[in-house]
Amino acid sequence: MKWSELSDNWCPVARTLSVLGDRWTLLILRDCLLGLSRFEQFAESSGMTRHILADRLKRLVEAGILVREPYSEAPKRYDYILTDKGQELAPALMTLRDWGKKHLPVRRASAG
Amino acid sequence: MKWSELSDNWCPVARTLSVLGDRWTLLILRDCLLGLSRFEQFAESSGMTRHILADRLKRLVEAGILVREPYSEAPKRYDYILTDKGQELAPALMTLRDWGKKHLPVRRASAG
DNA sequence: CCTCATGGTGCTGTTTCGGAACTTGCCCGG
DNA sequence: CCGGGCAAGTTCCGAAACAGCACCATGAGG
Repeated sequence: MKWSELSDNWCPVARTLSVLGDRWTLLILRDCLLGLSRFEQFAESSGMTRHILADRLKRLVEAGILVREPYSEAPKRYDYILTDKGQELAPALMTLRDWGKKHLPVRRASAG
Repeated sequence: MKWSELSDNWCPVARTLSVLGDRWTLLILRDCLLGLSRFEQFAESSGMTRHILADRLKRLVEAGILVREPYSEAPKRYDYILTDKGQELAPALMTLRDWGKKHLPVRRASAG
């Protein structure tokens, strides 16, 4: 089964994953919730390639989770802002964060 | 940045995604929470290829989210059972489910 | 021996991803 | 006008992941 086919799945979890079920999309949303809004900010914060970032931002806008708001006319620059729909993913992110804090402690070679 | 490098990230969300941040892993966990426990059940329910399923099950066992419990000695068959750590992902799945139910209605050509 | 059921591997071609360089549009300094 | 720099993508190439299908392994039943 293709990933995109999940969007018609009977299961709401599967449909949700069809939108944000890849490594990077939720990281972008995390950054949005932390107040970031620009391409370079996302790129630096998440460490993902610009290629993927551009694609994911486009998908998130198409999905109605982000909107592009121009902050510069001349060179056409945009902020990526969460919609209400996107804001409502905050509880999901927090749940994942809490699970990670509890069950996935940072394992660093120099720590411990 | 590689996906696997996320496991050392300072952000608990990123670390969580390093474990279950792909299209299929959360679907397997959904099925586990629905009571499924066997290879063929997962394969049929999620529609993923057996190849990927085998890989994801292995990773989930290594991550301590599932355990393999033999239910047949002779042909060596296993149930895949959620650990406590895995059970605690239930709230996360429910949060994603609720968001999907609210924001991603089933769009079917024949429904309406 | 054959067949069936379960659970997993190998092979092969297609997508997607990762990394870095390139392009576009504008501002600034000279 | 020309070069340099910033922001936001876009293009190119090789590597990794994925989908589809057939195949292998094990044991039960006949």
